[in-house]
Amino acid sequence: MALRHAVLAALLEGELSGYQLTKAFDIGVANFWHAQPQQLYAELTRLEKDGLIAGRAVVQETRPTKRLFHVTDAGLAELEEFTAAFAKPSFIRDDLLVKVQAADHVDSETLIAQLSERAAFAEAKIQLFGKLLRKMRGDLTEEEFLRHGRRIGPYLTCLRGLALEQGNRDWCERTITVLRERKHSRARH
Amino acid sequence: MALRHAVLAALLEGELSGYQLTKAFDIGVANFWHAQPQQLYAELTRLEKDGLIAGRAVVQETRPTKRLFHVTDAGLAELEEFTAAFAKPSFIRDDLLVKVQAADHVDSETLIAQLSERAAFAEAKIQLFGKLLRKMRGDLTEEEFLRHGRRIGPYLTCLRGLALEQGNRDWCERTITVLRERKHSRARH
DNA sequence: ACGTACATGTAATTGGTTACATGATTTC
DNA sequence: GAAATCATGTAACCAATTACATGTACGT
Repeated sequence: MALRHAVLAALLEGELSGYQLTKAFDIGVANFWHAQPQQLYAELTRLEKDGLIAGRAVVQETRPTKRLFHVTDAGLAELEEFTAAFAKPSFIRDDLLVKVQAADHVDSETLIAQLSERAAFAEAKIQLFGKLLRKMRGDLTEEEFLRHGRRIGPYLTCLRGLALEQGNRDWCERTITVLRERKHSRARH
Repeated sequence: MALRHAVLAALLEGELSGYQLTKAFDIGVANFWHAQPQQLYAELTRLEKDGLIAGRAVVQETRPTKRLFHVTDAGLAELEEFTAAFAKPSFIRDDLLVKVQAADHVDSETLIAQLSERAAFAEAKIQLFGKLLRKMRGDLTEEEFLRHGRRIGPYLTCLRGLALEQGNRDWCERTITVLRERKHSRARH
């Protein structure tokens, strides 16, 4: 049961359909959890069966009927319990880092191409998170918002996501520089 | 096949037994990939069967006989291929971030306790990575080492691990401060 | 006519975790 | 005498990915 609480936390911000959830897990939420649509639909079914969320059907004119889900009191209690429980150490699984670990044994140019791609992806996420943060805090400064804003949970996790991607970008750029310099100095000898 | 390449990359640094691998995946390597002993032993068996690694038995006097594994040419080719292939976007799954996402709906003190624990854990990892880096570069400065050192792959991934944990620690501390201040300002009204 | 967005799933397979199992040696 | 380290697995279960499936509507 791992995805379970991530879905509950995401639904706290307001009612969402399964489809909307998949979008949320693709961008904002995805900075701390990732899941595919199939998994999300399955999890929603289970959560509803267990009474932790409840759904209501919304008939639309031009679009297919959707079901909007919200967290029940039982769901909130479950989250409270989860928060108090031991947190597994977070883990990362990153293909790119595996590739860099093998840097001394594989082709540099291939590696540089992968690093550039990741740096560009990180930059895009930085822009996106910046926009999301500005939208959440409105006219307030970050300090003001964090002191007096009503819902700061999503803001705080978004801040972590932003810093993470900045770290990714900076490290990718540094690594590219290092690999390039080594290539050139080897070429001279 | 995901763990597969992480194991290959780890074995590039020299022969390791299954047991030694589990240790490596607990500390250094764990900053980009995590796996349990059972999984590693299973993966080693599969890798050997596929000819990507080869093992040799080392009989010891006081300890049980162990098997040391090294990457074969086929294994190197596999890694080269992997490096050129599309890298899945890295993902994080972090209980703590789920908890903070729900910050506006759960008890602050519980959350602060979890954040403190994580900050301490991050600090320990920062110290560990610092030591590992100093050990790898020896007498050289970082710049010198990255320019002329023989094997820089593990150093580069360790740098990413270090920055990641620094980011974790800083974010945890910031978040604790924010939660504390909100609690106090609410108490005054 | 074609691609994208909306909306929701099932089925098969692979990957990962938890629990269990064994047994010697070294360190406190 | 107890705990940690060395050394390696099996079995059962749960989670996640990949592939497949269906149908409407809107924009270009």
